[in-house]
Amino acid sequence: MRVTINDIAKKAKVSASTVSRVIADSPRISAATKEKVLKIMKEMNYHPNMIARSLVNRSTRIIGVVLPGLAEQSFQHPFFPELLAGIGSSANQKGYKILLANVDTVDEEQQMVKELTYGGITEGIILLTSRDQSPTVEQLVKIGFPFVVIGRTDNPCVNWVDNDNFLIGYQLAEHFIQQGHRRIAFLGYSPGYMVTRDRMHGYKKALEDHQLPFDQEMVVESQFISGQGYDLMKLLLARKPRPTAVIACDDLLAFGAIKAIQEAGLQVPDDIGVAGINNVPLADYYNPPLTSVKINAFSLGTKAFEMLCTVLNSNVQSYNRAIIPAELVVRSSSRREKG
Amino acid sequence: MRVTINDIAKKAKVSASTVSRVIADSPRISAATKEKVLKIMKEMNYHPNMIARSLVNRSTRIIGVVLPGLAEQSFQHPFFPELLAGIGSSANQKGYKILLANVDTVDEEQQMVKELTYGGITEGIILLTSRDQSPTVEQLVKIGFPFVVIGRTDNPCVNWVDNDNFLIGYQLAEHFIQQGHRRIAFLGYSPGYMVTRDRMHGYKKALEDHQLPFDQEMVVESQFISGQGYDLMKLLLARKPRPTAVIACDDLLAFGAIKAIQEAGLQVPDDIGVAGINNVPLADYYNPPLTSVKINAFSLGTKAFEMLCTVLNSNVQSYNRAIIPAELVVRSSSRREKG
DNA sequence: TTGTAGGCGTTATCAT
DNA sequence: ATGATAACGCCTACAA
Repeated sequence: MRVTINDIAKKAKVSASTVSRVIADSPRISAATKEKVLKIMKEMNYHPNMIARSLVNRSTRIIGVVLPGLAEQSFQHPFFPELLAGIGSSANQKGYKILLANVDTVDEEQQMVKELTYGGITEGIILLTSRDQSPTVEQLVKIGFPFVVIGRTDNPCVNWVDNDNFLIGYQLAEHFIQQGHRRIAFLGYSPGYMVTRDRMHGYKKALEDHQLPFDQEMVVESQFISGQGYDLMKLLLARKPRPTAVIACDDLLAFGAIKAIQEAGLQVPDDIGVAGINNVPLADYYNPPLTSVKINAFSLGTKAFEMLCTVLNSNVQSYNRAIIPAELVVRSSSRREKG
Repeated sequence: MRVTINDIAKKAKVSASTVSRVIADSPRISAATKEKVLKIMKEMNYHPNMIARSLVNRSTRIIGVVLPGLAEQSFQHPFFPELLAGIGSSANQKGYKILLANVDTVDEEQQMVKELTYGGITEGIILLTSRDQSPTVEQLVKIGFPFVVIGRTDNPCVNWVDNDNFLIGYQLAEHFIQQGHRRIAFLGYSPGYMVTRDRMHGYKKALEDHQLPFDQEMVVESQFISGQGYDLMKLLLARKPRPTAVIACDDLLAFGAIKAIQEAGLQVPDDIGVAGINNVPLADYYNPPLTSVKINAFSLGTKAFEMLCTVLNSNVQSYNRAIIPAELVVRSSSRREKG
């Protein structure tokens, strides 16, 4: 049986409340007894029971992190661990623990969130999502549970942190335009996902701003899967005229695309320039090195946690947004020797 | 204020214990009251408080998962999320939740484990580690806290699940030997880590079994970082005679190595064959596609959780091991047209 | 079948 | 400065 506060009290010949005060390092206690109690606590290897403490304090110092699973997106993406590290690191600092829930389906997600919100073990939730319609978000909003979204949704009544995906798309397109490209494809548009749509819109706007025609044929849909980049690039190569540059919504897609291009006997970037997004570690070592956009997943996580803290400690209702700056990293895959 | 069991009891004009019995679906209760209470619970949107329940039950149904952070290894590795998904999936099924702790240093790890074990909020721990000496493991063993290690350590008194890394190294070496290679390098040996050492020993044994000389010059140390693969391969290329095949301890290293080889004007696999380990998604789409070893991280996670469950539900002390089979995936990077 | 009482381990309030 | 007492929300003998 675990040693409790009462065991300590008995041994020290004081009351439980005194021991409690020692634990809380209350000033309303004599140095002598404090020392005595501390000594006994050490002797008996006493540690407070967090559960009991939580019960009376109504505070668990635990937040839930809900991630879409392997099924939903490529959970294998390096993006996720970095995010988790960011959340964890700042949570650690503030003495919070993280309850991780990877869910595979929307149903599972809703069920999980129900448990997390009603169970009383979780004080707030960080939800990773980028879908337009998220029943989970609606539910959270409805019951007024503290949460912040990493990514974005339709619902305006949420706190979220995200990159400026519109800008990311815009900058990539502009990057290619400035190199003289006039026919730029967009690979990985995924209707139903804000991320990809925002990026696509940014790309489109850049074309407009530079008086370039927007061609629906140059936009192809897919998920964040490398294999799809390969297959879909083949489709793009069949278009006439074919694109001279490709923006892929993810580096893995870009890698696949490059492979397809090279297999077709074409050169990157000379025949077709390629850029990805997310700046995975390998981007730098691919052949050719891949132009990409660093999204700073760690910061996204950190900021999300901070925002959640703000929500938890404030009683005024407000909707907060934070944009984590992304950074274009130009490498050989998009650099023409001479326009 | 949250609605409690007493609120329900009052509304239903029964005692709290009756409500409790309804929650527990006890047979010792009349169908009539049961229905009545259930209805009121729904009306008032009642959900049991897990914290209170945990306090009396002495069971939180929460397990801790401790991961080395960004600093320690490449936490960006796709390996980790898959592992987490495996743990989470099986934990979900059994109604367990996961407390995730990513720690950056050994000190942090010890501190975290102390909190998890003494705080009473966590019933068991899954620890990811592969170091020879882990003070954390020693601590866990000493206090007899239920835990299982994914990976391996010196300490024999632990439950662990892992791949057979010796075999992995052996098979890769043998694969190259069978293709006629006689000078095979091993890239990514990392003293202090069981994983890499076991793999290296397997590789060495394969050489012996086939009467090939073991040359210390052919073994180079490093971490799981792509950049190192590039740099270290350059070193290997300078050796005389240079290797005709390279086993890299990780796919990222292998990618870096391939880049270095190609930059040197040599061909993979014709001049130098390359193989990695871990079978990251990109392996299939690299140029050339990379021979690798599928380690089944998901299964590692699943099995680890199952083992922890066994430990939790058994009072006989025992040390359990589980080997998750790995699978050699041969692709072009190691396949010679004709030996 | 249902209710009463006591306890899980801690903190907070009020005395002393 | 310290102690007694009552919560926190739930479960479980034991009684009725």
